[in-house]
Amino acid sequence: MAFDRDHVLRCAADLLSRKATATQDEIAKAAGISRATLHRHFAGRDALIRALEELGMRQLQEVVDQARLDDGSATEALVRLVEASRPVASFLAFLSTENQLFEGEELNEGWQLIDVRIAALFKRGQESGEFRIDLSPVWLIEALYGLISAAAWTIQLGKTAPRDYTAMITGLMLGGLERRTPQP
Amino acid sequence: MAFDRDHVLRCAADLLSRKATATQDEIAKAAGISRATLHRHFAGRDALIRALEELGMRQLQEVVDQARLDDGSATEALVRLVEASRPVASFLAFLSTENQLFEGEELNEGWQLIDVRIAALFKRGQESGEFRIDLSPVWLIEALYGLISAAAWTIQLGKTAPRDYTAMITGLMLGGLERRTPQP
DNA sequence: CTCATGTGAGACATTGATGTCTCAATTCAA
DNA sequence: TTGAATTGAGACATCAATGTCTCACATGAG
Repeated sequence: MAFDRDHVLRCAADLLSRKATATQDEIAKAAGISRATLHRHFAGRDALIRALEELGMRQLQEVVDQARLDDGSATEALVRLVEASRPVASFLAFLSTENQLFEGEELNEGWQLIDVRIAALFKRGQESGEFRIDLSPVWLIEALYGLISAAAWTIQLGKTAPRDYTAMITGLMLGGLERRTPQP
Repeated sequence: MAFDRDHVLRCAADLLSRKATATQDEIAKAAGISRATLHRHFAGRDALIRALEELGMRQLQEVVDQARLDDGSATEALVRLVEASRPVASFLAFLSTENQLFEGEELNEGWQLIDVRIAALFKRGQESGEFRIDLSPVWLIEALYGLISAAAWTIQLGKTAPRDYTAMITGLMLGGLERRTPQP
């Protein structure tokens, strides 16, 4: 059987999203290959994680492309972005915590490119008057990742329904908790 | 030198909040004791983490007490809660991810007691008409933790100023991103 | 002071995961 | 078909962290 790199990475991403401490054995088994083969193609856990990081970046890039952040209102674009992120939410959550553990090493620049695009969306919304201007795009990006991770987590635990994913995040992030009382 | 259990735990919490993968040696050194002594009082990393979990619970309980969730408007109470959480934000973030890694084991019931109190705050706000009712308290709690973790993280990285902590979280969570346009 | 107790330092064993190797079996291309 | 390349399986080594000792030393209560 020919080695399917992409398939292996996706299986690894899937498993690690559910069990971040999975061993190489478990990952290999989940991908349907032997540990030897896994190690031949990804020399060590670090290499595997880095390959997964690239996969995650590619996927998130596709998500951002698919959301067409420049089209329509910034609000609509954000909703599209969140909706498109649903399939990769757990994986993103995994990569986020993994990146935090890397401590010293600087962040892969690929993430920064994506962040710039998302930041541009927030800026666009602020300049068009849709979004408030007293929350910095830097914070909004991190908050978005945080909410995506939190939503992925609650869904994984069965605390909330998967179909509510987008509404949960955008409902809170866009509208906020306070009720909009129509001025009398 | 007499063994100061609380001091050791606080040092461990402080270190692990910054470096989640710190070893027992590093933790002992950070606490100013030997690894032998550390192991005498906390037999293994698991025991230490569990003790830290209890410390975190105690601290969060104090935070909740201090915030007087039943006083005044729910909005004000939430702001007080977030403000009071600032000193323990990084530690909470650490414990959150740690809990996620525990996989199988059920959550310590102490957290549930705290969550019930916070959920009650959200419910109170919803019943009083301050908060929207289409976001479940379960989600709001997780979202709050997620935002606290995200804020702690950005501050730790120097991306945002510590003094903005409360405003960042409450600004987004209460008001939302969309500008409140006064009806013309 | 004296002794019991707890501590620090370090040596050593253990453990779990990972890295490395070999070899038979399989696959694929020529 | 043949042969080169790759895989699976497992044995074995390595490594980092942890667990477990011992013992000299310090501390504090009596």
